[in-house]
Amino acid sequence: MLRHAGPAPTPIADDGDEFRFCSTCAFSAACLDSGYDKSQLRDLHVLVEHIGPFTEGEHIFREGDAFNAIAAVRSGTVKTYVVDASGREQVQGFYLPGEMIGLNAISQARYPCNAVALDPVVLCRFSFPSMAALATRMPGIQQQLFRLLSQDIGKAALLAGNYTADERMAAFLISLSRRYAARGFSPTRFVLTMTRTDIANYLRLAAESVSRVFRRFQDEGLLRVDRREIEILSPGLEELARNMLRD
Amino acid sequence: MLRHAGPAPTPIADDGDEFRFCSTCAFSAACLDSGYDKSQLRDLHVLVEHIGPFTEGEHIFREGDAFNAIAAVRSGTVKTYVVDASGREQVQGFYLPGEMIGLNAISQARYPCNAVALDPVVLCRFSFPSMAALATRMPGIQQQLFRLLSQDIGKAALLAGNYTADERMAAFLISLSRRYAARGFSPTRFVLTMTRTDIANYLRLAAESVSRVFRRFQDEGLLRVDRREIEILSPGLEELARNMLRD
DNA sequence: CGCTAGCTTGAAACCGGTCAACTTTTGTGG
DNA sequence: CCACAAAAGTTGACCGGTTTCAAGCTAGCG
Repeated sequence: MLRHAGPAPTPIADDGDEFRFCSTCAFSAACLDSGYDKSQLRDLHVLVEHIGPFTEGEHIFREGDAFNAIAAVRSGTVKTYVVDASGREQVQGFYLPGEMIGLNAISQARYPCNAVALDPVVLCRFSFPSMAALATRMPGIQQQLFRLLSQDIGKAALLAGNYTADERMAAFLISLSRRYAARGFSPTRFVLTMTRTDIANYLRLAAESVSRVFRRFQDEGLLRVDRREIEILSPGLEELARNMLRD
Repeated sequence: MLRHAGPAPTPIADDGDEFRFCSTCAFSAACLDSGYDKSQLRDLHVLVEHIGPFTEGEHIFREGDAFNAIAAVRSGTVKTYVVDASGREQVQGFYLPGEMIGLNAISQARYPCNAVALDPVVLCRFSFPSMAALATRMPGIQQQLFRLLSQDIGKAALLAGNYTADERMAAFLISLSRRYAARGFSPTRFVLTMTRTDIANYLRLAAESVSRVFRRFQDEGLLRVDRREIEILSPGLEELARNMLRD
């Protein structure tokens, strides 16, 4: 249930005249753009809580925990997963800074999966009941929530599709590239924060297959892989990913 | 964009004292249960529109159409799908009476997939902008929308998992069984409204594999299959499905 | 160091896909 | 209502992409 971890929540800066939201908070833009007055911004502000850092391997919530909050990743990477009846881990997603976790918990009021930090993670926690209440007064927030939820349906559906190992791997890398780029990082060079096994469980492959696909991509000049470091070398990779990402 | 089809929309009965919602409309319960006054119910009422019937094979919306409404299936079955770059159909879901289509279109304001009737289909259409506006005044509706959206994330994630052909088929049948049961139909006997090919494209199998799995299930005494008619014979099927559905 | 988790590589097995032929059902027009 | 055509479904033989199993490698860390 979005346990507190590490130091006590950092108080959010409030210099009296200006509200400052963390730059990675997905709601910031929506709120600041919508021309709300200061008291409404304050309402939003007070229900945001910065929590963490969580250390690598530390769980943010576990399957079955009571749902009370969604959270935006502020820094680090979060992996969500379930463990199926035969003990195999199914990775449901990786969440980078700016992305929202916990949205799939609303319907059951329990988190339906586990969330774990892959590296030091700081979150913006939003009490969901408060957020929902506020959303009735600030339509922009409601809209933004609807959008985020709807988006996640689409993301999950992508992964459900029927694609080859190469296509899924390409789509995975291109997706990371775009998401990093959107945050101002290089779209061609980045570091994987997850293990090969994590990637495999996400892409429905064996870890060995992940290894082999990396090697093949490298041999074909699409990619440079050095341990966890990735460099995308050729637009051929986007071409491969296109089938899945549809553009 | 949720085209009108067939006869003009049936006017919704309004006998002056009592508002009657279609029994399959997913919002009915939420609204009627929440103790709103009559004028609010009227507000909800006027933005619901019964459309159809759509005939078998007729499209309800197409990928790229401007999004303006979500809809609850009132009768019939709707299939949603996309066509990937290599021309193969990827079935994203089957929607039975009481289930909601179009939720994944909110984020982009365009339908990201096609929706087609598999048999005669009647829908309850909800103008989404109106619904969202109303949701700010009726928190129960907002809640219900959040729940529906969140639920769909989970459903999509299920299908993305790594399971065998047998597990996916079993989960598919058990899911249908439960959904029919929830609507008051027999959980053990029902008729498939989709072709083997549709099932295959949904479960990421070849149509031939669907045939073979049906035969094997039948030989193992789990199932009776006659053409499109299904009879679930053994709890062994649920057992198989458990891995995926997490019961 | 030397242990361990993560990763790579090769060989063999297998699940499900593809191809091809055929049967059954459905739909249509004479 | 029958005849025929087209669509849907089934079955068998073969193929191939991935997995599995086994062995060894590498880097990080006590």
